[in-house]
Amino acid sequence: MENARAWEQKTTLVNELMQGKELVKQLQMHLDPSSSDEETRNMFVEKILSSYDKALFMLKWGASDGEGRPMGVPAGMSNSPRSDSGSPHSEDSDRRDIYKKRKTLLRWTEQVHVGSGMGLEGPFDDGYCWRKYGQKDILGAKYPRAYYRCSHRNVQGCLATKQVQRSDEDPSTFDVTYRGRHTCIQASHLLPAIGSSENSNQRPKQSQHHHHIQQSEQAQEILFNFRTGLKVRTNDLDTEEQQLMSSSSSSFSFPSIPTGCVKTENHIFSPPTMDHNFMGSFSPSFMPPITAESNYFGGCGSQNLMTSEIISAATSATNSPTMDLDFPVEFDTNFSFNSHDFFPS
DNA sequence: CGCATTTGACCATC
DNA sequence: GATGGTCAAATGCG
Repeated sequence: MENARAWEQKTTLVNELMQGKELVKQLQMHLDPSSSDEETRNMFVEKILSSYDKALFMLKWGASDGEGRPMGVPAGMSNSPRSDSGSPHSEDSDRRDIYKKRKTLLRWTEQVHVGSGMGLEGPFDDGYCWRKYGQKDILGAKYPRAYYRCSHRNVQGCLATKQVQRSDEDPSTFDVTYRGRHTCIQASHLLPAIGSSENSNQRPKQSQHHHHIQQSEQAQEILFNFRTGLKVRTNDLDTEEQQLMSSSSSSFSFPSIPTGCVKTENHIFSPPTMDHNFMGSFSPSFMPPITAESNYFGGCGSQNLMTSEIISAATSATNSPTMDLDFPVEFDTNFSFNSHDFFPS
């Protein structure tokens, strides 16, 4: 396992560096003031920095565990603390345990700006299957806060949750607070990334989808919006990860990557592909910026679909250099992906 | 019918 | 006591 881990880190490192290199190239292409706006350039700079930060971080910290969260089912997670009528004691302590755990879970916020024109109710999705479990009016906030947790929580004990709150001033901006790390396996992530329109059969049965937009259309729209308007910013980090990430104030990707996990329905196992404690949480690269109203309501397979479509679009016809670079972190870390697929140079 | 969302209530923390 | 976060029954949708 150790060897595998080391190998994995190496691979990731290489990927990161390659990505950085690619980003520089992209940036170079965008240096012409007339060809792109400053924002784009800045974004590239940030991403480059992130990439190198990440690489440096890896070198520095090696296999250190960023968070130490177990990848299995945490204690006290197996049952609903309330529903299970065990002894009052255990119930009480279980619940408390959860709260305590929640408190110590890593947490970070991303500000997701959805470009105008999307006219959406909800923001992006990030490649995970979220299930809404609550909504609450927050004092002083115009819009309610929605609470999501990983759909695989029951099956795999994944503790990841997120809160989505629309910004008061700018309704097109969402504050998304992630908590915990995905310890689950998102099967759809492992599906071939270059998808065409096979989508419907690759969805986990469990997810209900409310997107009524044609998939291709959706992908295009997303692609478009991402290009034009989407911004994802990491605002803050909590817990130890904040320190670890401190060197990288730039954007960083959604950390809870289901890396190294392969799902086979009820089996959880962590192949040596990735120490997700390590990689899973720190991916200071740009996050997979899927943004779609449709996913707000718990799209699950859809975002993967979109991701793949976007990627395929980006890598084939549109040749938007930006696009493919915005995703690979997800993929490269996932299956020690061969950068040549993405960066054939 | 099964699943996800909604929503009111409960609980912990501040 | 106020507030935020979570639970779970009720509801709705495909």
